[in-house]
Amino acid sequence: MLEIRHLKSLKAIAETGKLGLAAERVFLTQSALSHQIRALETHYNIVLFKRSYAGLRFTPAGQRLLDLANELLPLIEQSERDLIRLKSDQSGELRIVLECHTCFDWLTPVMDAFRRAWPEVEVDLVAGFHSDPWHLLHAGKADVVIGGLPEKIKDLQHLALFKFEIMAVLPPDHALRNKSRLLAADFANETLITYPVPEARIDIIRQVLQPANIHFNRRTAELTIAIMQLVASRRGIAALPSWGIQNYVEHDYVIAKHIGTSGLWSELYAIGTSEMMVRPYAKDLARIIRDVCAENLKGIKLLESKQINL
Amino acid sequence: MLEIRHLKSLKAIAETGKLGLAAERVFLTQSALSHQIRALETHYNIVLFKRSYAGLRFTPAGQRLLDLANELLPLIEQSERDLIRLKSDQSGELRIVLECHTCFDWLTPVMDAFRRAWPEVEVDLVAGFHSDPWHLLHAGKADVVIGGLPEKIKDLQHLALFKFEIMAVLPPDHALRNKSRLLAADFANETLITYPVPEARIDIIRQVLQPANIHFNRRTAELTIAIMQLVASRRGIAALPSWGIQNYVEHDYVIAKHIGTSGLWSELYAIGTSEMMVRPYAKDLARIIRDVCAENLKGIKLLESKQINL
DNA sequence: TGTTAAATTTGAATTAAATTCATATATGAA
DNA sequence: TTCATATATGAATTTAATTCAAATTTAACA
Repeated sequence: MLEIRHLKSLKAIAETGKLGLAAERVFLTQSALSHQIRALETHYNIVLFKRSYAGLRFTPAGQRLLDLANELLPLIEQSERDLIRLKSDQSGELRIVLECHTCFDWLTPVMDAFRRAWPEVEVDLVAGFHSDPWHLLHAGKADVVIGGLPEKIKDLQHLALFKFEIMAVLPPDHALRNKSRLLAADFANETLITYPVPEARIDIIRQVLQPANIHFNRRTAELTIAIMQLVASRRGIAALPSWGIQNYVEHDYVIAKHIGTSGLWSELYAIGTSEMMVRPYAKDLARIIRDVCAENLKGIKLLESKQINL
Repeated sequence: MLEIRHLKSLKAIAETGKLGLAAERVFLTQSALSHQIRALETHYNIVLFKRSYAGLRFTPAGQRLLDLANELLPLIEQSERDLIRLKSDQSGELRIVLECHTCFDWLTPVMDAFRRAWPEVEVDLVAGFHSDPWHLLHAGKADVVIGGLPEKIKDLQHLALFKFEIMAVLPPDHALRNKSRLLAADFANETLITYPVPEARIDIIRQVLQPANIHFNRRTAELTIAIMQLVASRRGIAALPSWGIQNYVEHDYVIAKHIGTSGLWSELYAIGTSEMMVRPYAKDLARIIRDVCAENLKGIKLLESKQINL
């Protein structure tokens, strides 16, 4: 009766707190997940969640099954990796380049998990700034780029990771503080504080401001914390991933606003040459990134990818 | 893709060595199991078993998944018990009586497993010989009888355990050594060596010899080893569970024969008052017996019981 | 070297289970 | 009260698992 799929659902519910979001994460409808959980509750004749407007809260019984999920799922994944190893030698190397600045936030736990899963693979982070990271793949200087899809993906393959919302960050007393969302025009003549990368690589500029032909000033800073300080001291506004600014918003250091009518979302992929991306450990890097980020980053949405078959 | 049901199937295959027997054990057809395993192999693109006339042998990949099963299934069962505990206090006592002599062979590992699973339940074995063990239930002297179903099961409930074959045991040079199976007439004027219990409680007498009106002599011994010694030294023949005589047969100390045209099978149940048998820990005793015996006793067949819902 | 018995495999038909769709219901905030 | 945001429900549908009825495969044995 209890199946692994139930455990995965419980984990998704724990991560998102909401049935609807959890359903997205396991690629089911909200209704399907509701039926699934209900079936479990009926089978064991016990309530697993306290339902409320604000979402689901685990009861002790629900928590017990969640604990089981957290215990079992990693063991299962490790077994699946071992099956791959039994098929053939899986040693190799994996040089990762990050296209996105903020990705450094979660890369450390990802690399830790990866090293534990694939001790025989030599994994490295390619250091330094690169204006065209995808080019490093063809040049043989890197194996995987974590970032958006490049224009021309000749000879490259990608695995979908997740998407996240980029939100505008303002000082708490900014004139726009009462709007629920900022439109392109709201940025006119503002100072936009960004990482020091080309305009083409900054989503809000490429997708919002440039199409609307908005004039704005620009100022750069290397570190997220520096950008936040500049915003808080009213030197300008920024646009950053929702999960990177959470702490600052919670402490009323800055406020965050959606951008555009439906929000500005950015998608992340693991990109590499075809030869690299068929390797089980490269596919597993994508799976690990998805898992680690799903667990740690609030508000992200996993991109559909059928499933990553090692 | 991989589900707990697959792990249970793998465990059953490991225990029985044959797809057909494993299928019985998980209450599926042999075909269904074949499809199930094939689906796993296709999914992971790896061979899990070496098939042969003699049954299935695990490949390293199959073994890896079997290891996973052996790691996960106990954790799952423990979680299910914990769910019960969360519903209500489950302390109590459980006094077990054995109707069958040979059951002592496997009772120790069962009681160990039970104590681990239900530390708050006081479990005891009711000592001494009882000509009518079921009577102890109504008399309040015992909580569960492990044995066959009594004639009148007034106010009693039972949970099915398993059935096993009772085989005739002969000295290796016995005149009947070349028959593949013994019929009732073959016992005429032989000496039957049994445990010291009433004739009505001895299956071969009640079900085979008495109906055929065969005359035989009888001699008793307390211990299985004593019975085997008597058989080996040509003092008579015995009828014992197939799993209890394995060692002796393997060492050519005695030989074993099927009894009757389709074998003589005996069924075992856990029997108790209705109030007792609804308790989760009583139901779980039955589950534990089934599990432990399935794992350790060759040639038994689990009785259908839908499933034991704690 | 057939023959047979005891296995597993296969593919189509069937059955059962999971999922979706469309809608209802519940909850707390405004 | 109404609205926005959740979860629940039941019927229809889709998908997956299982059975049924052969077809193979394999090794032992005559």
